[in-house]
Amino acid sequence: MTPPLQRRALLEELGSKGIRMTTQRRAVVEVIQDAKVHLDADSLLELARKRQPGLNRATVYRTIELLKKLRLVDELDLMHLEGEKHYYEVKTTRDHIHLACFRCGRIEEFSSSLFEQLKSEIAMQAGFSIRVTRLEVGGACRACATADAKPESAAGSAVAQARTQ
Amino acid sequence: MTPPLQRRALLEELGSKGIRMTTQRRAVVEVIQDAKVHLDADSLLELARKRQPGLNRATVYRTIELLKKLRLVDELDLMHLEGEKHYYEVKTTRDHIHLACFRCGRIEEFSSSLFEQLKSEIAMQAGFSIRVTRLEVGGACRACATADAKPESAAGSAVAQARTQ
DNA sequence: CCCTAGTTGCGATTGAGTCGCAATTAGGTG
DNA sequence: CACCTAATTGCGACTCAATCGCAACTAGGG
Repeated sequence: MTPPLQRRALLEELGSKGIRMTTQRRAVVEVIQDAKVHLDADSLLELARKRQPGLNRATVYRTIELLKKLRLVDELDLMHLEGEKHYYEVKTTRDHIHLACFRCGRIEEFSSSLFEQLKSEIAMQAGFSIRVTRLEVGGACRACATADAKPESAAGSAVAQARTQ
Repeated sequence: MTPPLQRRALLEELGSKGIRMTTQRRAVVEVIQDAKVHLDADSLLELARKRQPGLNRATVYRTIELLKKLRLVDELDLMHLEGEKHYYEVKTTRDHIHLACFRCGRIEEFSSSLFEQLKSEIAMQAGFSIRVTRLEVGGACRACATADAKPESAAGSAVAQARTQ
């Protein structure tokens, strides 16, 4: 169903860098490559085990480590919406921002030339050689912000409002 | 030595919000307020114990939680330069970006009107109601980038270069 | 001064991630 | 194409940040 045209991008990237390809790595890499949502290490393990039963958790972490070092994947926190775990996604040509809704938990992606400009400015003005950036925004998505604006009931004190982060 | 003019800002903020003030909270809050570097929970505990011996770790975490919810402090990862712990800083009027050098470990702060524009753009275009933002950048600071550029020795393979992050 | 809802200390617990080491294997070499 | 070895894996114990339930304590309004 999915055109396997770009499907092997990560795999080929690893091959061209002379990385030794094991069946375990192939499983993990293919799962990340094909993922349609942001995966944490445990989901990654679970999915990769469908291809490689017996695959060990440590191997997943070691593969993630490798991919991070080669700058083929980015690590995300997603505003710690559910615990302290990390999420991973294949690095694309253009960085994007993750908008995490504290109310419904949805993750939205956003990219902007202003972000690119900002990165240039940082590089120029601070003389900083950028390797990775992580911009995460927490708040209320359009739907939830609208929903929250309506009910003027229970306006509450500052303390009462101080729920999610 | 330090002018105690703004020193009690956090404390007053808490008072005006009707937050019950305990000696433990006062200790934690004063330490965060006076901090000159980014503190993690353990350093915070250690420093606060100088004012309140016997202060418990759980209390520190609970106070941090409270301050985060009231949006008086921001939580940082500082690109996980040393482990997975979090760092805390008093929220200022203007958000700033943290630049973490993978080579020397220094943390630089950077603020820019482009960042403010970018936030507006996110709010407008995505209809997202922003509560917190966290922009962290990892790479090499000016000094380290310069130092790395010099030695053309050991250029190495992509694998060899894939050290930090 | 008293009362009680809110807060603290404690110690056990969770859960993500790491480590050392013996067994296994990818993939270059003769 | 069998062999060799450095790289990789599985395993299980371990680390370390952070959380939890509960009994004891206390800030601060009445």
